[in-house]
Amino acid sequence: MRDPGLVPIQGQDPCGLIHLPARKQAFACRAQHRRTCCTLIRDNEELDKGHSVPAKPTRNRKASAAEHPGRMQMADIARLAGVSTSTVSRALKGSKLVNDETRQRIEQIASQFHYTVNQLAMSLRSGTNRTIAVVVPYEKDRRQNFTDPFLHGMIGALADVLTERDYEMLLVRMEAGQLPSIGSLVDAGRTAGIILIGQWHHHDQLNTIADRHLPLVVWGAQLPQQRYHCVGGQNTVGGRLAGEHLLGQGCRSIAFLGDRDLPEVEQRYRGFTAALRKHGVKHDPALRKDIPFLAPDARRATLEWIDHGVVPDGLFAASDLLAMAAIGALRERGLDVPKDVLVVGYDDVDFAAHFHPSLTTVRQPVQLGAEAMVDTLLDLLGQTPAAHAPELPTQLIVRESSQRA
Amino acid sequence: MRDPGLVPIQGQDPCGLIHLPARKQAFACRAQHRRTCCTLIRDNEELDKGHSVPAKPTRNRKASAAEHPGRMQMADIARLAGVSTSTVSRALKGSKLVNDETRQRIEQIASQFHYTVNQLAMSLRSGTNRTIAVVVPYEKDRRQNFTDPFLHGMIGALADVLTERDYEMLLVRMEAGQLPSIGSLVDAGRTAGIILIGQWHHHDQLNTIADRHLPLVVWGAQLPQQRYHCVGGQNTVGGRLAGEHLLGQGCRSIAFLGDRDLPEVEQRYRGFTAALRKHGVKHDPALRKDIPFLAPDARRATLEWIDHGVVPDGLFAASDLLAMAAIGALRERGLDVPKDVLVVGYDDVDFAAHFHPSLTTVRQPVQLGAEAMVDTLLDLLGQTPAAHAPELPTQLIVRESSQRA
DNA sequence: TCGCCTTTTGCAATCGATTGCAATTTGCGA
DNA sequence: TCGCAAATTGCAATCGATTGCAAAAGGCGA
Repeated sequence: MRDPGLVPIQGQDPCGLIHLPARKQAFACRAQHRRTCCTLIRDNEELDKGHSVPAKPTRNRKASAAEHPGRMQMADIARLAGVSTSTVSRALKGSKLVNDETRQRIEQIASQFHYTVNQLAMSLRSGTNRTIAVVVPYEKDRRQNFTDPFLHGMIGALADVLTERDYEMLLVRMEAGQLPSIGSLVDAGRTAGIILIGQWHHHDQLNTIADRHLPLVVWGAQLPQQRYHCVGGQNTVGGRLAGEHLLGQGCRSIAFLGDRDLPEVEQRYRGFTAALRKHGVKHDPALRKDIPFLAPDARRATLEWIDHGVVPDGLFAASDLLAMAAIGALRERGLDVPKDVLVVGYDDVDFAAHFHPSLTTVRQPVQLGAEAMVDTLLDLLGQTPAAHAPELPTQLIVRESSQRA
Repeated sequence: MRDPGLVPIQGQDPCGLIHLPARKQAFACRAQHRRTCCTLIRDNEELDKGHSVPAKPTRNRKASAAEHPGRMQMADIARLAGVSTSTVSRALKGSKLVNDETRQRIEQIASQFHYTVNQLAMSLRSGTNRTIAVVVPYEKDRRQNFTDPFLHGMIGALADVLTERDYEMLLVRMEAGQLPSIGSLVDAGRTAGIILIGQWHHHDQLNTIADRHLPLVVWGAQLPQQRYHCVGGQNTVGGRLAGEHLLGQGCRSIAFLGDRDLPEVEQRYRGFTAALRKHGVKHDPALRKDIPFLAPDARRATLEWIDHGVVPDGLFAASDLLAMAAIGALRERGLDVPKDVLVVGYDDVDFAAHFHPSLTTVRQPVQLGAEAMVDTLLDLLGQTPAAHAPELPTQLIVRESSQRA
C-alpha cells in the first residue's frame, strides 16, 4: 500500500510523484466553508483521488478548521505551484535561492488566493517579533485620563514612528496598580518591547521591572537612581520658562495647578518656583493645588480659589487641558483672560492654538519624544547599548492668553 | 550509549529517569544571558551533568536564544517541577485534570521565574487569537487626520471595550489607498478581526473585502448596497436636529462646513437641508464648502466667506473640530459667537463643553458605538450571524454657541 | 558522453506550546 | 489481597511556518 502522504502532482516530477504531506482529511471538512475562489484546489483534489489512498483523519485539524474556515496555508500554495513549502517560503520572502520564474508563479498564486504568510507561525519559528506594546495606564476610578489630548498626540506620533520603522503597535490600557505585571507582555512573547506613557508614582516598580532587563522605555521625568530607560522633556526648564514669562508680564501672584506627586509635574513646579525665587518672589502655598490631569478638577480648584477670595494675577497649569478648564472657570466668575489673569499651559496640544484666547504654553517635544522612545527601544532590542536619551528640548510658545495687550 | 534525550530528574521517577527532551546545548549559550533569578536552573544543570551524555547541538536554537536571551519556556518549568509539559500546560490554564498540589507547585515556580505561556505558540497551536486590529486610515499628504479628537474618543472607547471583553487591540495606521489590503491582517493570522474607523470614499472597496467574508466592522454611514457590517450614528437625524435648532434660533442664512464626499457628512448635510426645506428655506450652495476634517481648512474657508462679503447668521459644521476652528476665524474677523453668528458642531468631543463659547453640538454615541462595533465583530467571529446593528441614537446638546441670550 | 560547478529545490528538524488517548497511580470495596 | 473505577500524568502528533544541509538539475568544456 502506498504511503498516504504521497500525493501525485502533474508536471515537474518524472515519476509523477512528489513527496508532499497531504492536507489529509481536513479537506473534506474545510471544503464546506471554502470560498468560491478555491475551485482550483478542488480540481486538484479531484486529480488526486485517482491515485492516492485516502489519508487517515487528523485529530485537531477539524477544530482548527472550524475556527479559521478555509484559510490558505503555505502547503496549499506549494501544492498549487507544484513545489515544496521550502520554495514557497523562500520565494515569498524574496530569497535569491529561488528561480525567478518559480517565484513569479508562486507570487501570482499567492496573491490570487489572498495568501499571506501566517505571522504567528513565522514569528514563532524565526524568533522575530515586530510588535511593540504601548501601555497607557489609568488610575482606578478615573478612566478619563485617556481623554487628555497630550496622550492622543503622543499615541499618534508613536503610531506613525513605529509604522515607519515597520513595527506594529499594540495599544494596552492598564490599571496603574497592575503596572508591575507589564513584563508579561514580553515574557509571553506577545511583544518585543514596551513603551510606557506615564511613569506616575511608580518609579520604584519600574526600577524593579528594569532590573529584569526587559526592553522597556518610559515617558516621564529623569529621576535619581533611575535604572529604567526614560525619555522626557526638560520639565524644569519648561517650568522656569513659564515662570519667567509670567513674571515678565508683571504677574506677582501666580497660581499653580497640577499634581506634584507626579515627577514631571514636580519638576515643572520646581523650575517655576526657582524662577520666582530668582526674582525675589516666594510662591505662596495657598496658590497651588495638587489636582490630577482632569478638566473638572481644574475647574473646581479654580472656582474654589476665587470663591475664597484668592484671585491670582497669573496661572500656570501643568497641562493645557488644565489651563483651558481653568480659563473656563475664571470666565464663569467674570474674570477675563488675559485682561484679569494671565495663563500659561503645558504641552502645546494641537488645540491650544485654536482656543480662545489662544493659549500660551510650553511645548512638549512630542514628535521628537516618540522618535527617541522608539529608537531607544529598538537599540535595546538590537543589543546596542542604548545611549541614555537626554531630556528633550522644551520651548515656550507665547500666544494671547498671557499677553495683556 | 544512553539516548541523549534522556535526562535524569530527582524524585517522582522510580528509576530516576523520565523521558524528557533535553534543552540541549543551547543552555551553554543561553546561560551567558541568563538573568540572576535563574540560578535554580543552573543548579539543576549541574546535577544533570553527572548522569547524562551531552546532547548534540541544535541548529537554530542559538540564533533564537540570542534574540530572546534566557526566556523561560514550558519545558524549563516542567523540568523544575519534575513533571511533563502536558501537566504544566494544563496546570497553568486551570484544567481540573491536574492535582491541586501539583498545580500549586507549578504555579509557584512559574511566578517565581516570571514565566508566562508563550502566546504565539499558544495561538498557533490552539487556533485562538484574541487580538483585534483597529484601523485608522489617513489620506496621503495629511497625516493630521489623526488629530481629530473624535478619533481619540473612539479609540479610547474601543480600547476599553476590547479590554473588558478580554481582547487586545492592535492599532494600525494605514494610508487610505492601501485599504484594500487590510484583509491581510486577518489572512496572516495576525488578528482575529478588523474594526475600521472611517469608511471615507471606500464604499466599493469595502464591499469587495466583505465579499471575502473577513470579520470586519466599519464605523460609518449605512449605505444602499452595503455588504459589510457598518455601525454609525443617525447622521440624517443629527443634521436635521442641527438645522431645526438653528432655524428655531432665528437663523435663515446658515453656512455648512464639511466634505460631502464622505457618506457620513453627506447624510448630515441631507438631514440639515431637509430641515431647512421644511421651513421653506433653500440652502444656498454658496454657503457650503467641502473641506476635510482639518482645522486649518475650516479657518480658511470661513475667512474666505467673510472676505467675500458672505456673512451667514448661523453655521453648522460636520465636526466639532471644524466648528471650533470656524469660531476662531469668525472672531478673527470681529464677529462674535453667539452674538453675530450661531454655531453648531458635530460629535460632542470631550472638549466641546470647555470651549469658549461652549459648543452646541450633535452628540455621537461613541461609547455605544464602540460597544456595538466590538459586539458585532465578536458575533461574526463566533459564527453568530451578527444582528445588523441599527443606526445609533443621536442627540442635540445645546450650549452657549447657539443661543443669543 | 563524462565530470564538475552552479542553480534550484526538497527533506526534515525545529520554534513553544496544546490535547486526544493511553498508561500509571491511587482509592476503595469485597 | 485483588480488581476495578477514578484521578493524574505522560506520549506524541500537531499548529504553520523557517532553514541548514543534501540532493537534483542544468550548463559547459574536454
